[in-house]
Amino acid sequence: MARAATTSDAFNAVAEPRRRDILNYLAMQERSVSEIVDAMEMEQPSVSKHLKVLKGVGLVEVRREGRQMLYKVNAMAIRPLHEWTSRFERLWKHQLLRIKERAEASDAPKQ
Amino acid sequence: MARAATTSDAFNAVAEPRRRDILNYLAMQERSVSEIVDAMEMEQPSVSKHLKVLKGVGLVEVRREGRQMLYKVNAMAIRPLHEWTSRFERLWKHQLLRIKERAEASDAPKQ
DNA sequence: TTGACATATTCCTATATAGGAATATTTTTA
DNA sequence: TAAAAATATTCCTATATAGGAATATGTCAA
Repeated sequence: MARAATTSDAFNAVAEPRRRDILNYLAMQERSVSEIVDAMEMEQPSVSKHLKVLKGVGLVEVRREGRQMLYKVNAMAIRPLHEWTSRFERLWKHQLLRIKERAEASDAPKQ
Repeated sequence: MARAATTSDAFNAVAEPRRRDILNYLAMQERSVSEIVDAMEMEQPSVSKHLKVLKGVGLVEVRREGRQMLYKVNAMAIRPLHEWTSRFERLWKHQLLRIKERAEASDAPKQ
């Protein structure tokens, strides 16, 4: 079996760095395809293909305005990702605390 | 060009659902491979291969104990994912607020 | 040393890309 | 109606899986 499709869920869709770049850019505001093309410095067909994947998993929404297609982020679709990572927050905070404790112990060694 | 390697970063590594399952399981405590095999109901070679990918991106750490290999989560490696998703938190909260407002408006329509 | 136990690796294959190039589609304007 | 502008789609190809099957490696116990 091959890898799961990029369109199977948000996790697979955002695995591609260029798609995260696009989402980051769209986080600021709604944008047309050509604005994305200019900002990302990617080929237009490539942008369109990435947008199709993002749309396939609901990460972006589109509306037409004249001959332009305006894309915007659907942040709700990122929530499952955020929530999954949050399950580990307690763990890394604990880890950070231990690192800090060790640092303090070596900064002020017992006299 | 093909898709980026699963070992290229944490984003690609956790795109695979079985690997998220394994991380979820390891979040509770350190486990041996056979414990993971039993809990996940996967073939042992499959588990070993997934663990190799997770280790490759630093999402898990291993130590040997006799003939067992004990794996545990390295939560710090999940942080970048959490932080990336957090960039969109403001957006979905805003979205939720608007949904709530609309619901209230239709619950109590103007008389 | 031999066998059992635990884990890792190799080989095989169907599948799904991502990018480049070329082209199609849709909409507006002259 | 034709040309231009904006975007989407198709075709092509190298590449990297994920799982199944078989096997290799490493470690302990008798």
